[in-house]
Amino acid sequence: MSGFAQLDPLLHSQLRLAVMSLLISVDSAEFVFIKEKTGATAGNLSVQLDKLSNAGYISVTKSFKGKKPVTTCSITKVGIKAFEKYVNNLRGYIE
Amino acid sequence: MSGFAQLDPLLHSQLRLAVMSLLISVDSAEFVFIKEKTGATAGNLSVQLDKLSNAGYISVTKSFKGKKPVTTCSITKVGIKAFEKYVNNLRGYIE
DNA sequence: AATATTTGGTTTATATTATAAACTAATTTA
DNA sequence: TAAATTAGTTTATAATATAAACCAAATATT
Repeated sequence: MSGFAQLDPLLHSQLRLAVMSLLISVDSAEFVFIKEKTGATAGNLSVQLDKLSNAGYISVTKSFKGKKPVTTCSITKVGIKAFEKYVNNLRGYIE
Repeated sequence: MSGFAQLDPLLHSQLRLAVMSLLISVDSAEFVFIKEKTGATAGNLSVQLDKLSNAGYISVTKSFKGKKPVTTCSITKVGIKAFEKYVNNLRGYIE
């Protein structure tokens, strides 16, 4: 019953957790916005978004705003579930 | 004001966090006990205890119980501070 | 009494991660 | 038209987590 639950390694990462935290409270967010909010470098963010996307935790769509490429992200249902579970498991560690 | 606080990388690790979580609620704990509670392998635990110890977050004393070696750990004041700060910073991500 | 096993670890090697640096391609701006 | 900016991706490197291999002493087995 007691003991420490396994923390989803995909979410137990500062940057990916920040991304998910941000996305869970908005409908969608653009790459540049996420970059600014999290303070991440573009390279790192690009890599971490890929991982979240590959896991099905977020969906990423590429389009154009005028002539500029825009990468838009939103959290998926699976992502929300995973985030909530992670948070619950984490509570076992910190309260 | 807003934005995501930096999470102490020493604490943002599943095993080290579990160790700290455990130690913060007891006076002291022995290696074997921590190993059982966290489900860690001895090797991994040994490494992570070293890191926490080197950071001054825990103190580690080696002695003998009868003829068997015993490694006893307890959290330090610095460790308590760091843990509390980590938890507060983390709240910015999960609530 | 020798040998095998268990206990309580540490050290070392490896796989995974996080991160930054370098790069690409198109677009403004000077 | 050259320089700088934007919006990213790819690649290289440093840091981490983890397990496997090892060690010494104690205890149990035959």
